[in-house]
Amino acid sequence: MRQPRPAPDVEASARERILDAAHQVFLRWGTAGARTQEIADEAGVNKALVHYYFGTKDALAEAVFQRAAGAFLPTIFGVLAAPDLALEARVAQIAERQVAFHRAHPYLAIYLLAEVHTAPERLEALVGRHGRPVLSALQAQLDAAAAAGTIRAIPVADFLVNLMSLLVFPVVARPMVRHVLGLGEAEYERLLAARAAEATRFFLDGLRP
Amino acid sequence: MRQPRPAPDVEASARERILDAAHQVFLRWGTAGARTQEIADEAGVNKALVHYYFGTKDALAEAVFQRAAGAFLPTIFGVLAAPDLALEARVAQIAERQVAFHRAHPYLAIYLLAEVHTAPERLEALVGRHGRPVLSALQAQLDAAAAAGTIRAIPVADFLVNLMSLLVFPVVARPMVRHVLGLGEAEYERLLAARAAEATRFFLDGLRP
DNA sequence: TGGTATCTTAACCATATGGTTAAACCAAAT
DNA sequence: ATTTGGTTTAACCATATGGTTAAGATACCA
Repeated sequence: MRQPRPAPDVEASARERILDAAHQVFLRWGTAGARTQEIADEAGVNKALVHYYFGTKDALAEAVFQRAAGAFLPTIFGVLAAPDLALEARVAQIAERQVAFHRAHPYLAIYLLAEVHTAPERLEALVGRHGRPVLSALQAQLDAAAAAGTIRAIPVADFLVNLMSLLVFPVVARPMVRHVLGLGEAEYERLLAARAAEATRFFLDGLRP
Repeated sequence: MRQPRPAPDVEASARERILDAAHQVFLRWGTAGARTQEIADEAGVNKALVHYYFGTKDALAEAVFQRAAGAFLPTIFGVLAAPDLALEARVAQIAERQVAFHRAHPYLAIYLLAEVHTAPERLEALVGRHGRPVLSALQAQLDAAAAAGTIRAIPVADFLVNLMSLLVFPVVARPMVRHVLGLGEAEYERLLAARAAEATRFFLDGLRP
């Protein structure tokens, strides 16, 4: 039987457990494909309590989305916002953080992308104004490096798109990559582990003047 | 009113229209989020006829998936299988075809990826054995180029993953890219249009020894 | 003219699903 | 001892959805 008031610190609060469960289930099946009953089960709780805390499935979905986006975006913008970082170090650090993140949360990226695809309005609450200055700062650093002859000239847009492509796509396309290349679980994990280095190298090489 | 037997060649057969409509709707909302009623509406047809031709939603979904995958994969493997193509030309051709494809079918890639994420078993019917020889042939070409000093040595896996990353991610992450970079519809389209060239250049530069 | 394949209308059913409620239970705090 | 907040049980409702059916149009073909 399940204790009504669980000992604090031993077991997460029911609200937290529900949120975690929702996270799991939504990431696995997408918002539309997810069943609230499965979330309740996964949380070791009943639907009534889910309703008690979150009201509707949509509200839960919103909470999970915000939480997921809030965990993901800093992985990039955190590093971009750090001052006094050489370009190479910045790239390497983003790569490492990204790979680590996606290995820890294998389904998060595809969830986010699928979600903003079917419900782009979700994006509006994100990033917003405070992300823009970071972009111009990065562009400045790129221009400086180009002027110094370290790299070729490149617009921030392409820079970021190229970098994120190399880091995110392989995990977003996980089943496709595994199937096409005929990789087993272990082999794929090895490829992923090597990604930070490979992507960094490839990316920086692609920027040589 | 709608004519029961439409003139051939003027209007697609109802079966085709249903398949097209299903394609649209599934790509827009994903299999789980799609409503058969909306498919029927989009096809200018009623649910009964959908059932008449395809039986179940799942069967329709399967048909659409196969069709989508069957349209996408040749964009890559077609070029990979072409004999007597210099490496640079091969890359450039894949890039052009990919960009053209994704501009014509903006939602297809994210649909495919999301779909194989929630239902990886769908993959089993794809590519299969006949794709493997293509990979070894490509690896051979890569080895030869590396030996000739044209490029650095690189495993096919990384080669393909890097290339596809640069080409597919920007369209899969369309809403995210647009939002983060603050691009309007037109600006994003311009970025996409420039992708074939940018990706090809960046990719080949990244392979220099 | 009659037959046939295609397609529509208008129901209808069973089920899953999201949502809601009332009552009771239990442990900790007071 | 009582209160209180967290939680369960066990219903229940309304709706959406996938699926199905029977009867009848409609146009083309033989």
